[in-house]
Amino acid sequence: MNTFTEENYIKAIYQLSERNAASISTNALAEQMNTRAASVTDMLKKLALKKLINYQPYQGFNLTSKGRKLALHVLRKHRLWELFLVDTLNFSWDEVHDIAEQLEHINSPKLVDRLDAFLDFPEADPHGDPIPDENLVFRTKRAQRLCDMKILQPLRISGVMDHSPLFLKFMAQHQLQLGEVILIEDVNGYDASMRIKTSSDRIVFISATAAQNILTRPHHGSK
Amino acid sequence: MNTFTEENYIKAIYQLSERNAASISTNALAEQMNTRAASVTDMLKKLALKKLINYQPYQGFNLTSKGRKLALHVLRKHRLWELFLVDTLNFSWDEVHDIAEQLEHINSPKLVDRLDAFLDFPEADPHGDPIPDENLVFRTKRAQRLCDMKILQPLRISGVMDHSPLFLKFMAQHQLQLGEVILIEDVNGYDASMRIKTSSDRIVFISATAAQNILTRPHHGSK
DNA sequence: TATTAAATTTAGACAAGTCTAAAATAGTAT
DNA sequence: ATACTATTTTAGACTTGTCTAAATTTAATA
Repeated sequence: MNTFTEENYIKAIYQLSERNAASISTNALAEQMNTRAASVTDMLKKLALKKLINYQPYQGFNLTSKGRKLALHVLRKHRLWELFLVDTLNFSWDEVHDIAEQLEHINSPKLVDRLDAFLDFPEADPHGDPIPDENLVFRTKRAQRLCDMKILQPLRISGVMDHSPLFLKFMAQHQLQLGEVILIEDVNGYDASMRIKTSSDRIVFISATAAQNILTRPHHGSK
Repeated sequence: MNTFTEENYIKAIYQLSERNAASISTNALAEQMNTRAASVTDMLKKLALKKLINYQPYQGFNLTSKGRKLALHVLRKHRLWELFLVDTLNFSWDEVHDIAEQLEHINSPKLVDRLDAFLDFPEADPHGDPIPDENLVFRTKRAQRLCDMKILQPLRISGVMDHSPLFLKFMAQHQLQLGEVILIEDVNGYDASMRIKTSSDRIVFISATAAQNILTRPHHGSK
């Protein structure tokens, strides 16, 4: 069994590797974990002993397949709990992270699977991040920023990057809700603002800044 | 903030005081916590420093009102989670204790209240143990042992004293479920075993030992 | 290539929670 | 009242995860 701290380190290593394809530095991990480089080194030795990472002093480190599995398992729990908090207990997007940070360490395979079933085997959490299935496989890819999508392609709004009340209010004002299907009709050459058409044929103009914070997935649904 | 260990000690002290009106011994607490008396003494000093217990070396100890509040808060969380696991995620009685033992330490007042509301402000957990409300007040009393009840009086099974998987399995095997209405038809003069009739007129024989561990309330319902 | 700067690791220390073994206290029996 | 026994506490040590300060390695620059 692993301690909470070990699980948090493994999760942080996984997330840093995802974000930054290159190898992770001890310092970067220290900053992520809100601790000092010396502490990180101590922990790296411990994780290496447990075969969760490959580690050679001064030569960097990365997750073993065992470590990757653990990271995905913790991620799965975190995102399932986030979805539970939002969907079932009516929390808002910006409140759930810290609570899920605790719940992700609850150790009960059966609980995770029951929660998964209760939520109807969801593919993504409320922020649009994909949830690994019981075999730790992603059945969907991370949503992409609206600003990176092609025009004239049906897209489903699946999350936001910015969770601030201000931005969420902006979304509500423009009636852009989670699950809404939209289409980029045109991108302005001058300021990269966008003309969007909603499924109800409403036209909305969105700044490039806003488009960077809206997460979408290609929509292959009916109509 | 308190560590998981501190919370577990406080909860154990509370439960031992409930069970055994007399003062608790260091040894009893050590056994309950699955540790040694010396470790208990160390922790007692720490808890006393935090004003969670009154403690004089060699003179015994008991909860302060602050400690009692903490115990009730943890108990509230434990029982709400147990009910959630049984009612919402379809766990059985005997599976939930260990999971709730972990979940009870999740720290988020808002989460507890939302869970409480989601479960519709329940007064008792799946074992019939009362759940303190948001002010840490019990709105219902613990039920009484079956062995202390009169014969030929309708009784509702509202809980158990023994939460061991073994006993809960025994209950399931005899189809004695929470909420079931029963009647003591006869008490055997020799070994105090009981002949019970269920609401569906099924007859079940129960040992005195079992009857001591089944909690009931008089039932004044229809029919 | 030699030197310097940055990153990383080691050494030694600390707090939490535990342990064993030994000492102190309380209670009981003679 | 004294000796014995059971209980409880203290003393000293170990582990985990952290820290600071010093040493080491790598990389970069002159």
